[in-house]
Amino acid sequence: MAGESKPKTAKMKDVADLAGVSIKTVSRVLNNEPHVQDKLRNKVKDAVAKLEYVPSQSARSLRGNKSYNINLLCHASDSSYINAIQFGAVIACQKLGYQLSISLLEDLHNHSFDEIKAELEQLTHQHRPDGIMLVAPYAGNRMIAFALKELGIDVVRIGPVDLTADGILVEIDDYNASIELTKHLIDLGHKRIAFVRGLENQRATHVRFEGFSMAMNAAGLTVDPELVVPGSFDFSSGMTAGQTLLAHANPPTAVFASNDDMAAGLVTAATMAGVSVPGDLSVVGYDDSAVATRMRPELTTIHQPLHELGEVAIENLIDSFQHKRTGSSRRVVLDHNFVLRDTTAAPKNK
Amino acid sequence: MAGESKPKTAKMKDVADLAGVSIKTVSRVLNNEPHVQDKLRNKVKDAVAKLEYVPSQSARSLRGNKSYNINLLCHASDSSYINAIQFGAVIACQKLGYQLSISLLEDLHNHSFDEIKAELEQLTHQHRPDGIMLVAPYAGNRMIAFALKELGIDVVRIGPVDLTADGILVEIDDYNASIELTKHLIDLGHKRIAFVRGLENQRATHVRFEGFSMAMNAAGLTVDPELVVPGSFDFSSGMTAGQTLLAHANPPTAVFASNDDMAAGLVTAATMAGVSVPGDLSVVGYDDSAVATRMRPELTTIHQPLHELGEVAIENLIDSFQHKRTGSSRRVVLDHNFVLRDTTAAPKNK
DNA sequence: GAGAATTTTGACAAGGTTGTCAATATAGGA
DNA sequence: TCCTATATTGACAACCTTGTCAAAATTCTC
Repeated sequence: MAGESKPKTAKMKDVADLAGVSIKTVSRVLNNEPHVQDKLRNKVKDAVAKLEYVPSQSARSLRGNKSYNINLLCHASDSSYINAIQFGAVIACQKLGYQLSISLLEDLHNHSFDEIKAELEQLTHQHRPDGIMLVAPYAGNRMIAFALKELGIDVVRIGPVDLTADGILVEIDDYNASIELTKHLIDLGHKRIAFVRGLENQRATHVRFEGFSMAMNAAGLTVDPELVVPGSFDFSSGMTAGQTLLAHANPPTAVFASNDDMAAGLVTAATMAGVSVPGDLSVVGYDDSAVATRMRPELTTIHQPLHELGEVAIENLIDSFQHKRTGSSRRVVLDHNFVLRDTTAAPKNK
Repeated sequence: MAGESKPKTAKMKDVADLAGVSIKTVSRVLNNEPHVQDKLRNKVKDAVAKLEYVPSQSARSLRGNKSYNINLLCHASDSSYINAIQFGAVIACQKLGYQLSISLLEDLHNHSFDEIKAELEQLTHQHRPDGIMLVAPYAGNRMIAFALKELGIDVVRIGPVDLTADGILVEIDDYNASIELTKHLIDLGHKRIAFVRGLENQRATHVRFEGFSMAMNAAGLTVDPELVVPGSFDFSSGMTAGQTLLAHANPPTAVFASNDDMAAGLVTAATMAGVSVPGDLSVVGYDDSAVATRMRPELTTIHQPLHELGEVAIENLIDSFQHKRTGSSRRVVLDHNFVLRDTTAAPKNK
């Protein structure tokens, strides 16, 4: 009960001796392998419990050429979107006996393929993760995915990636979610609807705009190119977009911002300019991240099951390489939800 | 350039053969050990470069009984405070050849010491990190720190911890920062100043309140117990606190919220109640986290160098066990800044 | 220039696990 | 009952690095 002076950890040999079997049998029991009598199996389990034995990860790694480690490749940014996904990923890893580690990747803009590959090789050779998880803004980067494939590392990507992409993909149906969101605005009676794009190197930007356009067209509305403004998925670009749109000679009555952070910036810009939301301007976001319920009015948006995306991603990744299906392709699509809150209303002068 | 069918990784033996030396010499060069001629040293380095050799982490771990892994113990929450610290920690780890992994700890409320220790033993035995980093809300938990100490694991804690605590501590001077912040309100002319506490099991709550009280007393002002309200460091508890305070028969003219999230909730509650900030009510927060500049008006607060806290924490932790100073105690205090923004002004009816 | 002191180098073992393969025990078939 | 087929078990090597210690090479001292 007092200080244990020798926190000497038991090893497999000790368990074997206590159970009166060979270490190989202990190994078999621990890895749930067949060919062990129930009687011995129980003896071993008792010994394991008694000695509080935990296998040495490094020895297993060395012998089995596995690291029991999944690496999450992140960009340096404070994003509650990624935070939530990370959370789900950690849960799944812990459940499956893996460990989630975080690595930061420099900005890879205008880097050549070879440079990117070298960078990734450096990063992965260091700790040799069994798999890598890619989220925005890297999930949609073809060069990264390709480089990792060449390096023989299993990858799971979260979010909308090229339709032709292979590997493991976990996402929601961005296209239809965007249509839903746009329809909501149209159903309220809006006709001049603006769109704030995200980073152009992310497929999310394009898919969401595509859904938006299709919904507009289907309703017989045209997309005014002047009401399509750039953004970079962050708060301040949303503010800028808002200022641009409100300064327009014939401003929109509603805006589709392609994520919540930009929607928040937009609402802030509107409010500061004396434009009331949703009275004078309706705004929708995308993600349902933390900011959506912290701003006022609260944001109408698409809810992405972020924790679940993270969990499912890890589960599929691990399942894939545990069954030696390395290189296999699968695409998992999770459900989204339209969340009606307070930033949308019918336009005034209809 | 095409697909490398054999991504066969070189091992130390290969380097040794190419350089014409023994593997031990290669080992020495790689670990910057003395007793190698410059000539051989260069030969080895060339061979390493040519073969793109990277040592096997698992073999090193097994032999050296190190994991080159630091574990960050987190609570399940979406906190940009922790996010920023994590960021700094990853940077430092990457720089020093370590890996930062994330683990989630269940809520440990009303768990006995033995239960906590068992839980931590389970967690750490799995992957045997070389060190553990503790942040809020666990940094100040005495039982966790003590259990880890008994388990023989090096720990670094971020944030205000007991004055008598040993181990490695990295923090800012919360006491004096709180005094500064309070003085600012007092200097503006405020007399009825409220205080929103954080979680009671965190030392930050107590230190900040202590600073607040001292500053009030020093200025000859009394702290009205009715204006000291509870909180839990999150947005919604800030809103609740705001509602409570505004409903008071004799409401305060200023509020010290013990972190930014609560300050944001408070400002939101005030705005919704038609109380203008800073016109009718001044508000200060603490941390200078992302929300501080995304809310309107922007928040007057104390800036904590979060990235730096994370970096310095990791550096000290690694330095400590690399020099076999396991168990050594040190306390690093980083600079903070008072950040004047738009949520504070002189009271109206002075 | 010979012997001692020091520096440089390498052979070998050890670290804890799992894969391979052979040995043993059990079950099945004639 | 004996032989074959199958299930169970264990001995040993291998994974790749680093610590130990001894051997070899170099430098120093008188």
